[in-house]
Amino acid sequence: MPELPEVETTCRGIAAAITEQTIATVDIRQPQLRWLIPAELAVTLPGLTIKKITRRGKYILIHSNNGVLIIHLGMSGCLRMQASNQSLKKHDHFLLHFKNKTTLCFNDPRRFGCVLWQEGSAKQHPLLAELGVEPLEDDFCGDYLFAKSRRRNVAIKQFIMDAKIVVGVGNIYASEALFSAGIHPECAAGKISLPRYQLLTTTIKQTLQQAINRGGTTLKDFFAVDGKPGYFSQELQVYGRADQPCVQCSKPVKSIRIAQRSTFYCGGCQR
DNA sequence: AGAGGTACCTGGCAGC
DNA sequence: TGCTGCCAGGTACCTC
Repeated sequence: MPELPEVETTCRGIAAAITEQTIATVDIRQPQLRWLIPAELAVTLPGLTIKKITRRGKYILIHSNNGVLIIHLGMSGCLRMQASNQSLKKHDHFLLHFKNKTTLCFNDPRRFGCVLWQEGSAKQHPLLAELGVEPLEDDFCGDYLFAKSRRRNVAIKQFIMDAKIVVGVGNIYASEALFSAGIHPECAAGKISLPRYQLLTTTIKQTLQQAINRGGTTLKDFFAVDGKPGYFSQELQVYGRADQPCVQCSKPVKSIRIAQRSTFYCGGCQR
């Protein structure tokens, strides 16, 4: 499910629900996620108050008055709020019960996500230390991508999905943004001109922003904190549309694999 | 340093 | 109906 717009949608949802709420108890039901959920969270978190929610790439940062809870949704995770007495669902692995009788549930069937704790500032955590720029901020621009890509032979699609370069561009939006920019996904990153990178950074920002405005993409299983699906999937131009006519030129959309990930593009519109 | 592949895990679906 | 194999939104980490 989650690419950056889905994570952003989730952050906004939980921020409204848990900011200034105080944790009563913690329930770790399945600690074995991508990394083990630290057992001591059940002892250290109760009594802490949530101060704000931020996002770094696809990491959700829940700031308390004594440290940061770092949550990644992996491939299939989601967060939802419910009343503390409401029944749980399959794959509810981690629960934060608040004093106001609400509960934040972390559900993740594939368990590729994680729940970690960092005392002090999140920046100190090794997982966040080496991340690239945020795609929606001004330092992500054509000049930046152009400079970073010189002498790089990787396919442009793989390059823009590299979190050390820019965070938050996932498999769906990489295909979509490259289509909008008219760039072939297998094009070597080092061979792309500055003007094309200027266009590409623009289409990446637009694609992500548009999806955020729609509440994320629902493919199979993305639901926001309130249980509502996202609506962006109806607007995907190439992703998941193999063999269907291109929305611009009517040639059939092609499907290939780049770095073991399915990739969609139009051979007519993308060079 | 860069490129490529593997691993983690469950569930849904197509095909037989 | 039930089995098998394949595919899936992410990303750290390993080897060459």
